[in-house]
Amino acid sequence: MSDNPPDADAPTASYSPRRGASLDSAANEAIELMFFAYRDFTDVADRILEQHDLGRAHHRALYFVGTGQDVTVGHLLDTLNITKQSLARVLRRLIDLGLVVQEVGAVDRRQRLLQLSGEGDALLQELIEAQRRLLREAFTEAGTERLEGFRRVMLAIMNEEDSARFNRRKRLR
Amino acid sequence: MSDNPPDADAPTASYSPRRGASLDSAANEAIELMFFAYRDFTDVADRILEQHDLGRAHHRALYFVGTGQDVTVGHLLDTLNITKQSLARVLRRLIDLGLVVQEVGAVDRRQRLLQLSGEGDALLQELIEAQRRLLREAFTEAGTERLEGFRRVMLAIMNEEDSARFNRRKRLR
DNA sequence: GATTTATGTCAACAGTCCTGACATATTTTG
DNA sequence: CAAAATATGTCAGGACTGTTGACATAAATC
Repeated sequence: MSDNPPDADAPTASYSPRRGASLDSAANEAIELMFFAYRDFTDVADRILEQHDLGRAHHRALYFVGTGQDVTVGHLLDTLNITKQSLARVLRRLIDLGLVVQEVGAVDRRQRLLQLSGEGDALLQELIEAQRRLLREAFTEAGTERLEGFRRVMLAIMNEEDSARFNRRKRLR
Repeated sequence: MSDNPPDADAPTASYSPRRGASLDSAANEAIELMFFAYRDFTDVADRILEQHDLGRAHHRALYFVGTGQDVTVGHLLDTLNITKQSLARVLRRLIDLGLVVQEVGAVDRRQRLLQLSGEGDALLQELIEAQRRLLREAFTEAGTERLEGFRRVMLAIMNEEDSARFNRRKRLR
């Protein structure tokens, strides 16, 4: 399975869909690719979260708090697409565990700016590194020249709103 | 990873671009691509499922029953990676709704071979078409020449076991 | 005949998501 | 300034999906 020296073959090597006709069968295949790839992608993080008695919801909150700046509760609600109640439970746990700290907004004192504690950041970095390693190895295995194809297709799968948010987040970094 | 507070004046060596540094940043980006793309991918199906008062678990069971042949309960447990109890609840509902039918195995009468009813297949096709459309449009938007990159990277993200299962399933089709 | 296998089911618990309602503090607006 | 809007927190209660562990049945296998 782990074959392909990075520069072995050209992008169009084994699979070139005939225009239009096989788009459907490629899409059929991709439905399963999405399922299995996402499952294994989340599994590497789940294994770490398990050791801390945390779930995916905590991971997502931790991630967006840790990789953003001046993240507010409202911000998080918007990014995660969940209800206030769902987030509250997750956030409460993270705050009680000392992984996330709150601070009253300087400009708007109604806001609670969220940040990771040192401990919270350590956990987040562990999680990110696990997934990054999986992806790094996948890129190498697939050949880094295929990365752009992957990237562009994933972007196109995202809806307008999310790709806009995605690009906005990226620009801020 | 984004900030190391303690050692502001660390040797430049630790911050100078290493080989593979760009792989890391591509992987960082891909973590978010996976999150947003998967969310929007599942959303198009969720909207349909909602109308039938079904959840994602029902979708997955429906999918693997409908796209396989002579699918048994044990088969499904293995593919979905869930417990018997979780599956039982979901399957019971699908059977009670008349979307899935059972039939005693011809060779091994302990087995229950699962199949979709006409109604079950109609729903599955609706779900598949919704996701297929999203993917088809994404491929077109990204450029079909990028499809192979996407495909190979996704395959590489999957673990051995899943890519093996994936290829096995594909061969049977 | 004893054991293993495939399936079904029951009880009980956990995590995550939802809706709707209500409370508080703070900012914005008329 | 008083009223309305905003940001957040919290409570009650319900739904789905996942888990573990135990036990039961029928059929296949040794």
